[in-house]
This record gives sequence, C-alpha cells and structure tokens, in this order.
Amino acid sequence: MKLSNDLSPTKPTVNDIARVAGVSLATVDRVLNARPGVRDVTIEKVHKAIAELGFVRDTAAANLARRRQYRLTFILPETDNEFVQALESEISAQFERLLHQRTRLDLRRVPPFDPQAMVQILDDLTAREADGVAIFGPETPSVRDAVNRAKERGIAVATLVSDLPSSSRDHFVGIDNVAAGRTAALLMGRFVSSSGRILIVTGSRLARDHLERRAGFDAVMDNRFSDLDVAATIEGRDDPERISALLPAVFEKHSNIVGIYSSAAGNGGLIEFLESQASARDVVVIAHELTATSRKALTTGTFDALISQDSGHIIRSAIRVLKSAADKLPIDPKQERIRIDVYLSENLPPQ
Amino acid sequence: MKLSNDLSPTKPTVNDIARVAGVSLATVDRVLNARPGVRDVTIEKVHKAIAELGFVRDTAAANLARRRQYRLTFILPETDNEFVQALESEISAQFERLLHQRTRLDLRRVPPFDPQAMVQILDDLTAREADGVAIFGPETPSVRDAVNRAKERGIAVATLVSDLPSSSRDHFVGIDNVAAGRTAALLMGRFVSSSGRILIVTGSRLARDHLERRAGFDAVMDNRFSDLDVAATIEGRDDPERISALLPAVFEKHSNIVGIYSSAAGNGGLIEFLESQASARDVVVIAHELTATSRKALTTGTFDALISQDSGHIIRSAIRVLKSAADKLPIDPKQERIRIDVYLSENLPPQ
DNA sequence: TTGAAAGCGATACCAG
DNA sequence: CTGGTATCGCTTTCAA
Repeated sequence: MKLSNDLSPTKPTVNDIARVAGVSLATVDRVLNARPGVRDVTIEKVHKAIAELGFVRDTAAANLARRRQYRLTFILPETDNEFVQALESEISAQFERLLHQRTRLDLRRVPPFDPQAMVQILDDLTAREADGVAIFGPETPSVRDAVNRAKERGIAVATLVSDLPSSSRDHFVGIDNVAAGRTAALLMGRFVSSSGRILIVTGSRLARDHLERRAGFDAVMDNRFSDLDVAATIEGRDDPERISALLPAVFEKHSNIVGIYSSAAGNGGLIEFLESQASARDVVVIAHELTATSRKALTTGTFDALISQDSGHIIRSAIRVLKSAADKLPIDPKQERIRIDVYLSENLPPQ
Repeated sequence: MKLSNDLSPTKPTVNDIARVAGVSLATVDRVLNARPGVRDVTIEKVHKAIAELGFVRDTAAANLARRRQYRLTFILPETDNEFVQALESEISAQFERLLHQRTRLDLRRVPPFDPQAMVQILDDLTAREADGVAIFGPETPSVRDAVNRAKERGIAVATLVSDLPSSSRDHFVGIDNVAAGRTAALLMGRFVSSSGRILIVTGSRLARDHLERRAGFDAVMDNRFSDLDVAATIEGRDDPERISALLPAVFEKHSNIVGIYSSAAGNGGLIEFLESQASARDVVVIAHELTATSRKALTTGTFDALISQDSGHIIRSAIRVLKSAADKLPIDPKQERIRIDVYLSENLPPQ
C-alpha cells in the first residue's frame, strides 16, 4: 500500500499536459476526448505527456464545463406490492438529492407482468431524453429485443431485481436468486425440527427471479434435507387475496406441513392465513423482502426468517452503474454487489 | 412524489441571485458563506433572492473554485487480524480512486489495545493536516478525552467498529453489537438440536464491541433457550495461538459442549482445534466477520454461521461521513447504516 | 490541424 | 461594506 503523505502533491492538469507536450489546451482536449482532426504524431505527443505526468482528468471540472446532465429513467411494475413501493420511495428519496448533482430521475410505471407495455416505453425512449434506463420486468424475448434496441440507440440499460442475461444490458442490479433460494432452503432445513412436508408459494412463471429462487430451494432440499418433502406449490402471482384463498385447501389436503417458503410477494395473504390457523403455529416460515408487513410477522414470530435485498442499495447502485455506463467508466464491483440479506427477529435494522 | 420531467429546468446560479438581489457576485458569496462585513439589509435581500429562486449551491463547482482537499486519517490497530487487514485493504482500494476526487487518505497504525498510542496520534493531529479522523480502538477515558480535544481543534471524528458513545465523536460507523450478539444467540439456539453447554470465546475486556456482543448473546440465551447453558468463557485476546492452547482444557472439563460462540477475532486457533478434534464434529459454531479463514470454515462445515459487517461499506461510509461532517452537511442515514450480515454457506458473496 | 479565448458555477483577492 | 475580476480544471466555439 502506498498511502502517501505529501501535503501538496499538486495533481497534473490539462495545462501541464499542454505545456509538456508543447501543444494547446484545445488539442489536449481533442486527444483526451478522442475527437477527430488531430495528427497521429500530435496524438502521440499528448499521450506521452499524459503518461509521463500520470494525468487523470477531474471529472467534476469536466462535468461543470460540459454542463453535463444525467437523465435516468426507472421503469417499474405498477403494483401495490410493498417491495416495489420501497423501490419507488428510494427513487424519490434520491430525486431531491440528485437534482443538485446534475442528475434527473424519471419514474415510469407499467402494468405488472405485461411485456408489451415495457417494450412500448423502452422503444419510445430516445437517447436525448435518457442517458440510462433501469427496468424491473418480465423476461421475454420481446423485452430482451427492446433492451437491445435501446442499447443500440446509445442508452445504458440496467436490469433491476430480475435479470435479462440474454440481452445486452450493461449491468444487473440484484441478488443471485438461485443462491437466495438455496439460503432459504438451508435455513428451512436447520430450523424445522421434525420431518414433514414443505409448501412453496411462488409468484409468476414469467419472473426469472421467482423461478431461480425455486430452483435453488429445491436443489438444496433434495440434496441435503431428504426427510423434508416439497409437496405442494401455490402460484400466488404476488396477490395476497389469491394466496389466502388458496391456502386452506392445501392445508386440508396435506396434514403434516412443517414449513412454508414464500418465494415471491403477497406475504399479507400468507400471514392472514397463518395467524387465523391455530394448527399452523409451529410451521417454519421463510419469506422474501423486508417490508413493514414481513417485519411485523418476523417480530411476532409468524415468520422465522427473511431473505432480502436492500432496496436503498439497489436504487443507489442502479444510479451509479448507469452513470458509469453512460460515461463508459468502470464501476467498483464490490460496492455494487447486492447482498443476500438474512433477517431474523434480532438483526432487524432500527425503525 | 414529484418526479418532474422538464427537459431543461436550468438551476439558478450565484449570478441569478446577484441579478435578482441587485448586488455583486462577491456579496452573494459573502452571504452564502456567512462571511462578515455585509449589512443586514443586504443579507436580507440576498436571502430573499435565494429563497425565491430555490438556489442550492453546486458543491462540485464550489470545491473546484475553493481547491478543496479533503484529508482524512484512519487510525487502526497494528495487527494481523484478518478483519483489520480487510479494513486496511479497503482503505488502500479507495486511496487511488479518491486521489482523483480531491481526497487524500492517510493510514496510521497503533499497537492494539494500547490507549496511550492512540491518544498520542490523536493529540498530534492538527486541523491543518486532517479534516477528519476515523479511529478503531479501545474505549478508555483517555481516548475519549483525546477525541474531544481533536473535535475542539476542528477535526471531524468517526469511531469505527467499536464505539465511544461518551465522546463527542460525530458518528459511529459499525453495527449494533448488542443486536449482533443477540442474533448469534438466536441462530445458536435454533441450530443446536440437543441441550448442553455453550462455550464463548471473547476478545478483550477493553473492547466495547466484544463486551456488547457478549451481553446480547447472554440475554437471548437466558430468556429464550433455557436448555442451553453458557458454561465457559475463554478470553482469547484475538490471538489464534492462545485460543488453540486454551481450548483443550475447556473441552476436558466440560463433556457436553454443543455450541461455541466466537465473538471476537482469532478464529484460526478455534478452527485448528475443531478440525483436529473428532469429538467436536457436531458442535454448532458461530463466529464473527467474513474473512478468508472464516469463509473456508463455513464452506467446509466447521462453522455454521457468521455474523459480519461489510468492511468495504464501513470504509466507504466513514469517508462519506467524515466529509459531510467536515462540511457540516447532513448524511443519508439509510446509506450509512451498517447491516448486521448473517452468512451461511449458501449466501456467501462470490470469490 | 491547431490555437486563442470565452465560459461552466463558485470563490477570493484587491480596490474603493 | 461592496464590487470588479482572476481563477479552479476542463470544454467548446471560432478563427486561423
């Protein structure tokens, strides 16, 4: 580590380069920004001076001179799902702050699980009105193609929460959902004290995140906890009403349910059912996302653990990542890694 | 939410204020920076213009004009403890990046658990050589007083990992260690399958973080898992050799140890002992901090869970917090909250 | 192809 | 007390 200690190690500026290379400021700028109209020999001279001086451009000054404005668009599903609401509220929290940092955020909502609506907005977005776009939506070929078209128009694209790995998106902001499912399974296996059946409540078959969680969960269950049997699945479509309506039949059919893995949204319906059902008192329940509802369920003991991803981190990361992509600058992978958070009743954040 | 959509909402600048208030740029600057020598009526005029236009100063431009340099000093214990090493490596990772952002980092090391050495450095630090200092050290009255003196000299102070709540430090960057201990106990109680004794390996009685974890752990054990008995404690002083030397006697004395809570550093010694001891195969082990060593132990099954705090987040947060304190600007509490991470073998970050 | 000079939004020195 | 003006580090016309 070379944590130098010089008190005034004056960093080289464009002026220094111009002087050393024996050219004008304008030429230095042309080379720096790869603008045309400079002879190769001149380019060489400038590059040499840059290397020699160890010059790194001051982004703040550059953005000031350039009057750079970042315009970022978020496209989220229009739903009252608490996790999505949390994402929205993080976006508006950043809105104010970023206004004073040359960054303007725009939020669009599309009907959930509706690929066409997403495609529509994506296709209507021009590079003039957005430097980057972050989307949270279904994984379909049409969406993938729209993403690729947006990229070709010069718009940076990030996928949020649920990835579109087949597309040319710049970055995925979210967790490894297979690992999240595996983590849920591991906790389930260790928390359940007797053998029995496990019930899974999934979301939609169009959502890659839901599918991946399910796959991870099943894999660990099969390999490691053979005394537990994944016996039933409800496709809840993130809808609390639907979930609470479907649950009674499942519990009637299977007598020995010892665990429930709620891998998507709509936890309200699950909680309502569990709290009205004395026989479900000892069932181990593991769900996703820390929200007001799930937090309460964890506190009262209805839920045993939560697998989560930090909505604030996701939004801040998406913003940083899109800015970097727009400027073709590298990111700090460590800072942008979204953790698979595990919450128990004792490590909940304050409030 | 008012996510406006104007394409060019030209933010007001100091020039606009000067024009509207009918004064010069210099006067606007005086008022903006609360400099003396301006009549009250003039101040009023300027303030009115500022409010009217909704002006917010562009920090980047201000820092450019001011040639603002942030000088931040980190003081860490000089130890080969992996967690501290991770903090150091995060500091040097930021060093390069920040060099191009008008920020210079300086790292000083002091002998561990040595209050006087810390006091010395703190007292020698002048406001000219540091805008802020982040310290990770023991909690003693002498350190507390030195922190207060540094604050009085105009240096921003943040405590890292282990707090000094009685001092006038600006901010604590780390986790709630009582809650961390409680979380460890909850996992312990749910993972252990039979009744028996629990062994605790602590660090130092001078370290507030270790004491707090211990208190949290004991509280939950007592209240919630009465079939488990915290029967023995080793004061490991973060020293692997010492820990592996002390363990055999404890295991000889107590036959039915079913769980070990390693609440401090020095995990290497614990792992060495456990892996050489066939009888310890089924002991549930919960330790702190994700490091290369603990990661491996979690992967092989020697450890069952890890309670951790993200070293990258801690360093980045300390930097943001100290900068804000130096500028007397507010922070984003949500972004600065360090999470109590729970790691199981399935949710380890890649690599 | 190249250079001179005028900003970007704010600060600070020097007069008056 | 107040104003004019150079400057920070970089970009961007406009001419040459």
